[in-house]
Amino acid sequence: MALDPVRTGPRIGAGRVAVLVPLPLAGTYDYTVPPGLSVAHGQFVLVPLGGRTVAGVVWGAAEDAIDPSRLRAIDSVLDAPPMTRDLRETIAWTAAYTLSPPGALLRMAMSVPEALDPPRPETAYARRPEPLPDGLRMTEARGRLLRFLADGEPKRMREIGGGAGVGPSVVRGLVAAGAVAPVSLSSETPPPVPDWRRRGATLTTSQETAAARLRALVAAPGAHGVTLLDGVTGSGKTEVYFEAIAAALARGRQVLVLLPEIALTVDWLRRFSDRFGAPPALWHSDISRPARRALWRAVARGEAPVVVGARSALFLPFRSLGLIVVDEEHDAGYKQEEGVVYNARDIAVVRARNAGCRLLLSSATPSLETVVNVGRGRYGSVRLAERFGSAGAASVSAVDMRAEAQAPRSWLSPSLRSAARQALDEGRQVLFFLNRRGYAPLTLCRGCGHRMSCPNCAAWLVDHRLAERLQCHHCGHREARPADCPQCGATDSLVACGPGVERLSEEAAAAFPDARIALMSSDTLRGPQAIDRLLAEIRARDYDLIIGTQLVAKGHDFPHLTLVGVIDADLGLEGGDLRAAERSFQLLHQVAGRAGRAAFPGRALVQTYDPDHPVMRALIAGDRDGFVAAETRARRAAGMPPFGRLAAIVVSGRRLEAVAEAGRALARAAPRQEGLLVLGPAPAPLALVRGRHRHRLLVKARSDIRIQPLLTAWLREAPARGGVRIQVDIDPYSFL
DNA sequence: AGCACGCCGACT
DNA sequence: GTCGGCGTGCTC
Repeated sequence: MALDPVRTGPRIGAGRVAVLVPLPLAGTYDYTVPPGLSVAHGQFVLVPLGGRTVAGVVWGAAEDAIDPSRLRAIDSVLDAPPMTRDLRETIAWTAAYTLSPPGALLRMAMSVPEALDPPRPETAYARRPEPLPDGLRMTEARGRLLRFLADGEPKRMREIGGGAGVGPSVVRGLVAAGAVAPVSLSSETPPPVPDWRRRGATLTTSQETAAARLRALVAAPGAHGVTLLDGVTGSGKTEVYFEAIAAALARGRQVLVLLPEIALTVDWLRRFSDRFGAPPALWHSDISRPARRALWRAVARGEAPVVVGARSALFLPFRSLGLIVVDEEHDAGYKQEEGVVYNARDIAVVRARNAGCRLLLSSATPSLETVVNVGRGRYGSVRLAERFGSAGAASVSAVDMRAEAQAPRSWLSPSLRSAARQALDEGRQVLFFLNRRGYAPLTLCRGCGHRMSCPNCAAWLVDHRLAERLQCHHCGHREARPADCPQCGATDSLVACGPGVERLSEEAAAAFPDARIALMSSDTLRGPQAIDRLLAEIRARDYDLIIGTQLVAKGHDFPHLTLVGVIDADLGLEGGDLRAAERSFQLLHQVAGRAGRAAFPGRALVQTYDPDHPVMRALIAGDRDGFVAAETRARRAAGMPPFGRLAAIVVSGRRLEAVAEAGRALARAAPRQEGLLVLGPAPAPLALVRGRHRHRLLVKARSDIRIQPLLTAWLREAPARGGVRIQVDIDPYSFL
């Protein structure tokens, strides 16, 4: 693979340098460069810190602010490719933007500490050339081992255990006897190389047009900038951006693909392997430590051509990025809410700019921010209008729940029931979508009105009948469902209120006793393989009726599905969240898009108590662009993002009074200036999480005001004390 | 993130 | 009389 030289800047052979260590410190620390050592910016070094030695990165010129007598010397330079300038700049930018300590970002980029250890050669064993030594005692086990090694390829002890069924003692015996030789094997086996020359799937004319444009964008030397790949559900966006990936690979560059939810990737990986003849490297929190180490190092050497990952893959040490793809760019899963609060989609823009490569944002329902950036000419756009395989868009209609006769504890309207009956009778599949896990969101005592709620959070416990537990969805607290009311002691008085998917499947089983029902929720499907298996069974028509949470919304193909019923379309609109309407539209539009692929027209019935709501009207009219335009006007009029800036400040702690006082102190010290508004403090909508009380302030600013310096100065004025923590969320997504 | 320092309850 | 709880503060 062609490599650009790593830009490290001049070597520094004496004096002092600033080193960033992967700890949440306010900035870099200065160290002296000892005689005989020379370092360059970006190099990984070991430095003394307190009583220990930590690995850090030479970040730049020394700050000179500290007394020379306190300086300590760099220990050594580590044998790893230096961190490229583009990643260092991305870390610095992100730290400044999110008001996080840069070391906290570096920690994400150094998430595999052992990757900096010297490579440990692995021992493998190979058969010595014939003939076998004289007087070798043959046994059953020795025979198996020799046959297993017959191809001459050295095998690791682990492979031998699995493949030949013999233990290490047999191997040792044959080594001692001279029939087998130990071989030192480099553990730096590069990941497989996808073959961009292979022919891809046959593309439709409009796909080919789009692919040609993307290829040209990626192939142009030094090309950078952002392009939206905007295609309706089922238009084959993935196959189109595969061609952009091929173009980047053809230039010898690395490619990063971000997916919002790595649990849903099995089908994606299969399609990638079909196109390129080899799987991509996969990066997410569940891969084993040795695999992480190997991949981190391969990425740093420039030997992992394509990496697919969750948002944390954005901070991998790519040597020569040629393309970043953010699939489902509107997805809220890109927003990291804990630790460093950032949106991977936005940071991808920065990384691509710093790396000088193209960024592709792909979505059937692009975020408002992205649409506005396209409208302003900041982003390019490639549109795929047609659905693949001549399937038309599903027709959406509202079921006005105010007019439907509704039995108690029933969530299927007569209209939806009869439509489902008809589809099932025609041998089609039906999907009921309800974005609520478990059996019921609330358990209530009929006697005294007591509500079963979490001891650590201001939230109801969700009844999970399959797990036979009440669960808190915010802290993971679980308890048995009590027989009697814990407050008044009444027997048999606890009742489930409201539906979850488990309860809906009960009603569906009673209404359609002949239908085979599949339940799809993160509680019933553990892991990508389980999801993939169930999807295959659904495609094979082992099920007639699918009941699912938002797990079903994302990108899966259900070829025999013709009817989608949205059980509670109003659910996502509760709570006054800035993006509630946008997110509801995106989710419901994606769900409705599951219906009617292949040759059959699809239909979606949307149960709502508010059929005149703009979201419902746009869904029914199939008017995505009109909805986005109206939403854009509303945001502009209100000065809300992307036409204004927003930051949330959450004050939290165990003692309510300390939290409230810290919030008031912040408000008193709030900056006062034209175009800037500070709201609060007020208890956060989720006022208690994991035993911590939470108060919130909201900062709203005109878009021409840089709020980070203001916030920094402000928070310095009112530091947190007494077990109170202050967390800043720039561009908040969740309003909880 | 570690690790030390520092001030108040149950043990040898 | 000490061991130890984890709150606060520092690390070039």
